[in-house]
Amino acid sequence: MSPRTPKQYEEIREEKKTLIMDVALKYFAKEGYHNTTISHIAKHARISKGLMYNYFTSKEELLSEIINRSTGEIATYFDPDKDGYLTEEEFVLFIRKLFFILKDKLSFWRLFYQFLMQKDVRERVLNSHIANKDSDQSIESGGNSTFLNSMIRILNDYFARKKGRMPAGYDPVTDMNMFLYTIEGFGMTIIFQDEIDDNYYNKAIDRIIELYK
Amino acid sequence: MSPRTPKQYEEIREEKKTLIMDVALKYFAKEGYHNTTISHIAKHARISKGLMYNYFTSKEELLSEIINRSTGEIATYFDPDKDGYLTEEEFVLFIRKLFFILKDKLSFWRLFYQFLMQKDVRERVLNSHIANKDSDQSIESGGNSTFLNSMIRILNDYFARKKGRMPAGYDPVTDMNMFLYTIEGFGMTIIFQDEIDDNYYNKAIDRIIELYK
Amino acid sequence: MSPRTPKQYEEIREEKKTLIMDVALKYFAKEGYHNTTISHIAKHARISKGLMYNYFTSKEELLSEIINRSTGEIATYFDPDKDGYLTEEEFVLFIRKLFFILKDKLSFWRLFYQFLMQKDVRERVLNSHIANKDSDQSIESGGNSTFLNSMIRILNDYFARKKGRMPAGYDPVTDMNMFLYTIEGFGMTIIFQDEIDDNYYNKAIDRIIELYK
Amino acid sequence: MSPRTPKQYEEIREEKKTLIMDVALKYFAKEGYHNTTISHIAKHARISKGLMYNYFTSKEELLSEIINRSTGEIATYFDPDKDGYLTEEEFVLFIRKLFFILKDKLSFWRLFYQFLMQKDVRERVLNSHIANKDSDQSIESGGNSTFLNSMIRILNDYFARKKGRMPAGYDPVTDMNMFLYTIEGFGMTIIFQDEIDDNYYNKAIDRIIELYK
DNA sequence: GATGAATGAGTATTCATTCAT
DNA sequence: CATGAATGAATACTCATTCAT
Repeated sequence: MSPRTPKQYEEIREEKKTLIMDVALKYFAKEGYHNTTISHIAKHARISKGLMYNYFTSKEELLSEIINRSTGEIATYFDPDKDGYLTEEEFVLFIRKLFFILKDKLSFWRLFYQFLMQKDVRERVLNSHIANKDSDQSIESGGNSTFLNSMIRILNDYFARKKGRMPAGYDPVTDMNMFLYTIEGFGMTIIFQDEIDDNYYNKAIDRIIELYK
Repeated sequence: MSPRTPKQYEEIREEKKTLIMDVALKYFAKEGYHNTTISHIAKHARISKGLMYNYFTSKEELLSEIINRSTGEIATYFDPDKDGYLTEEEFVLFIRKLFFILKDKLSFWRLFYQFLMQKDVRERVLNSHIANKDSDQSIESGGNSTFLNSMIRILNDYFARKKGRMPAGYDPVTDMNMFLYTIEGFGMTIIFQDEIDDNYYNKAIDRIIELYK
Repeated sequence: MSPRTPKQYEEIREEKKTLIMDVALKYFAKEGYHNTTISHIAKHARISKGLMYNYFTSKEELLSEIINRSTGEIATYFDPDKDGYLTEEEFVLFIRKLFFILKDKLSFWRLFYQFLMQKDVRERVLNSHIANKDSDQSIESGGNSTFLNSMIRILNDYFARKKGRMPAGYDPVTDMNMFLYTIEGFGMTIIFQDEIDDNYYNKAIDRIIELYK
Repeated sequence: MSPRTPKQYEEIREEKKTLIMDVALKYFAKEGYHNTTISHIAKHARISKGLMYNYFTSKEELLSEIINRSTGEIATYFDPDKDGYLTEEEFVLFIRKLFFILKDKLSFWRLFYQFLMQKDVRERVLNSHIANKDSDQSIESGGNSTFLNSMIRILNDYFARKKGRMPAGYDPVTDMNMFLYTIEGFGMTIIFQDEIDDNYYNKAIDRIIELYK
């Protein structure tokens, strides 16, 4: 009889928001953003259309929050507020983690690729999470250091150091690019698949590590 | 002044169709399929909306024909109805051609990626051009041999033969996969770019050739 | 600490109601009735939406009560349940009071004008406060005597009596109409203003008195 | 069989636009802007909702164009690009014209009063038609001379000149204000009426002329 | 009494598609 | 062949109102 406490309300809100975002992401990824109506989302989240707008001001904000949440989670996975120094062991871990995230966030990646070619969306996504809180480095690197940028920087360092144990004529930049292309292509292949065969992809990962560590 | 022959009419028709498809592809790629209205296409093709429907029965058919045309052109580039045997020299040519097509068909690829994650679209695209008209082989390979399938088969053969000149333990399947990932990732990187630096990408191609020929 | 008496509850209730109506009137006048949401009112009155409905059964009733309150207050100002006889001195007072009320009830008048042209609202407002409780007179005047009607009657009497001290050919009805037009136009001008210059408007009032007393 | 000429299309457009605006104005005035739905307008104009948007980009633009049209027509009535000098005879004509316009544009005025209290709308309306094309005067008067401003200026001149034939102590500014209040109040009274009795209002006009010419 | 989550009917707006001319 | 006015189904979004707690 007594009214709910603010905390209880907060919990309800958080749960409902999560529910809506989960359902929306699922259908955005499967059917496409434009083909997924608010009605459809509401129905499958078992709420009314109106409630959607109690939590998100528009369909676009819903998309935006989904993307923010996912990129945030991904950034957290790598938790890059450490030293930014990658040992060989960590490099291996990094790659395995990368593919774990690919599998774990399949829907997000599929959603992401829908908009990949639209510059504004791309920029919004790529700049949404600043990975390195060290402000000095941020300034050094141009001021708008992003999650991706920080990853690139760490890899850059890694391949530069790799030069020491490679034969003369080794070009770290080109090597890194080949590495990036490979994981990108591999990533796409996974996302693109309807069903993922773990054995198959572990074999590929081993080879990538072998080639680029 | 004299009345046009049926053939001339046909030519005019073909030209108009091409014009519409060109304009549509441009905007589909730039703004997204759903964000591009028929009105917009008609206006920029300097025709009326009604006429559009004289050439294409629906927006979706327009999309479909654009995709068919592009995949057809791409298939033609490789014209795989020859022997299906790839020499080292041809392999190099193949890669260079691949990247030429990437650049040449940027809009198409961007359009392609918008729908890549939607299974039905994906299948429609991937199966749209049967590359190898040899029905025996089609049957052998499962019945719905496609352009892509035929490319894969040719590459498969290539990497299988490569085994001969490689050290023991060489795994042609994994090597081919690495190759495919690399060009896929590289392709994406190019498509993704707003401006393409030829020098930069030629260097990458050289390295890919070096790695996988 | 001790439990509140029913009377205290009633007072609290009355205060809350007044608060809500004040806030609502403010925004109805400023933003327009339709542009002011219940949520907005509730937020600015620092109560919940639900509580609003504890005091008012609907948004329209809220409007209605605001209008009733204001017209009631205005009627009270003139308290016409006395003799209905206007001396010259009282006429002057009447006009000054009129303009005091204009200034004092700016928000109400602005709200009033939003609906002025809608017949049903107009009638509801104009008939909302019966000024003269003398039922005999009510019957005499046609049965639905209102605040405005009673004012008109009093003025009518005044101008009729004025005929005595005016030259031949004086038409009291036309004179009263001119008077009413003038104060109506002046009223509108004031309401319409964002900031009211007292000096300016006092000069105008003096002239109106001079012209019509 | 042959397609319509551009001119024919233009005519159709113009007619339909006018039709829609007429119907919309009627209901905006009668029921209120917010209470009048696009569906309602479309139904009574016997067109589809969609067509509305072929002519007007939004409900608000429809409102805007209606107001522009009406203020334009009103400005035309007074055609103030003449000398701006008002003789006594012209003053009489001016007033009679004013009331003709009141009657002729009843719906517009009712619409106008709905929004009168909203500053932004007010300014949009009042500044929408520049009456005096003499750029010198425009600059003199502050640069954004409007229809209303130009009317005020002309009246100002008139009352200033009137001083010559009035007794000492005559205050032209106050006199003009009284005049303006009177016509404003009279205007409102007319607009406010459901049915207008010509005799009644002609008598009032005669008196206004008598008082202020 | 008090809260704000939840509802759903209603509304503006969009856009592929049709069709009279 | 060509035009663009016209349609209407679909869709995002709003907001007064209800109700469990």
